[in-house]
Amino acid sequence: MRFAPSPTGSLHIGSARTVLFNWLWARHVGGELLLRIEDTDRERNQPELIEVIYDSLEWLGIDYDGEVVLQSDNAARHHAVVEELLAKGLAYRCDSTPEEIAERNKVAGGPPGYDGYNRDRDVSAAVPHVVRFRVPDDGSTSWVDLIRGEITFEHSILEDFVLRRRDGSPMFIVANAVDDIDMGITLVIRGEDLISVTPKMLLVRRALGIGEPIEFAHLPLIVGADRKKLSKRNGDVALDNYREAGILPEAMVNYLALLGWGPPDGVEIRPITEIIDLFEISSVNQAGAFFDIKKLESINGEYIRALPADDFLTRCRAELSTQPWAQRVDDDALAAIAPEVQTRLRTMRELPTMVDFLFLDAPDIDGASWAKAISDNDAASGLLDAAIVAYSTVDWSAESLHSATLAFVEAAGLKLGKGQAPIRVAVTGRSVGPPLFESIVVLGRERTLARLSAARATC
RNA sequence: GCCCCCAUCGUCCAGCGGCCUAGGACGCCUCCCUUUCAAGGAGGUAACACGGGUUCGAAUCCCGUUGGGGGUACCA
Repeated sequence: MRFAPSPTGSLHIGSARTVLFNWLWARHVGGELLLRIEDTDRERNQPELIEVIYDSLEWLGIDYDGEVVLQSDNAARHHAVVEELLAKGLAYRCDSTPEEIAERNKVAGGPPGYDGYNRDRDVSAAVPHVVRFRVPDDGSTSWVDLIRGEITFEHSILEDFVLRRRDGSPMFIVANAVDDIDMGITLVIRGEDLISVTPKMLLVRRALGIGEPIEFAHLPLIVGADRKKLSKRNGDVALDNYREAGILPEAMVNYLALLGWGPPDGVEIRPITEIIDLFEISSVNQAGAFFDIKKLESINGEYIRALPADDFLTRCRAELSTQPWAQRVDDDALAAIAPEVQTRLRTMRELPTMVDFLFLDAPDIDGASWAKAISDNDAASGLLDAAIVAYSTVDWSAESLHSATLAFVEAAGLKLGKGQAPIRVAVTGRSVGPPLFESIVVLGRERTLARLSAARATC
């Protein structure tokens, strides 16, 4: 098997799913998965983008076998193959420009596409030309797709496609087909959008006399909200976006495995080793799958909660390291609050706003929360005063703070849920966050009192 | 237009002729727990696109219709 991305930017979610399925199946059957970088489109390719591919695969935890193949290294082979086809009379030169072809079709009232005009005109090699493959007039090409069953294309509807451009560079079909042959690929697992080029590749293989078996499995497409192929127009398609958004690689891989496939026992969240074990290429779905971020985040939350404490802490440090106040992160304080935060995250990106109050001089105030709990709350001043008094002497533990707070809140005729609101906002700046008393314990008496007084002064 | 692919809850996946008054997960709603928010627990909402066959029996097989998608490049 092989994964053959072209380095045109950050790895696409669809590509990530494609490698994953190749990898799962390769590991399941004990096959080999090769990596080939299709870097022949010089205009759009940049060397540093190849690094992005390696980096993404590493992040996902997907490995490959053997040396990486750079398609550009095989240019001579691609050219030789085109010449061979030409020499065998299985391809021919064509000097018609796309405009001329369109014009002829218009005049003749025929269907769009190449009309075979130069098939037997023996165009001179001295003239600017492309090389086209001579598709057989009769018959058809078909294959048994591992996911879809038999698929057949009549030759009569296949036009004589271009093998080599006017500028002399070989087309994708040639490079791709030839490299697959040379690399000994026996199974191609790729997106459904490539179904229509498959008969052409099969035709080229046959023309070259390659009788070796090759199988295909065309994966359903991953679609966006509009039910169309996931593209830049309909959502975040770059794997990197999710990485930056605080999605754990294990969660991403687990979720991706569920797009177009499901384990027979219905257990969705499980170790990758089990997924490899259970994965079956022939049971992959045939219909497009919607990329559901909600479910991705839900799975991500499960993965975060399942993290061992020290592992979670390590990821927290990494997440906070990109904050402007990263220097002020106190490791002990972070470690103390971490257990309270772990069950509250769906993505690691939600972490900073949950713990920033511990590391900033003054809390980052959320205006709406402040207004509701303090400015517009008649009970706020009394509660803050009571808290200042109580917290000045109370034993500094969550339990003591809890009972002390409960006492003055109930004295004010309120429930704890409502009474703690002004205190929470005064101390953390927000109305939601980790449990209040545990947070205060970590913050410390001095800073807590200072923030309560500051808030009281505004009432 | 032509070619190819597809069609079960809003979404993802089960279902492979009787076990289906269609199951699980995410989402959504209700309740419980509760120190906000989560987490956790208990419920609920919600689908076999349609029409013909085949069969004793169809979500499952066949045909058609409709709908969706992909492709139709001297892109990959």
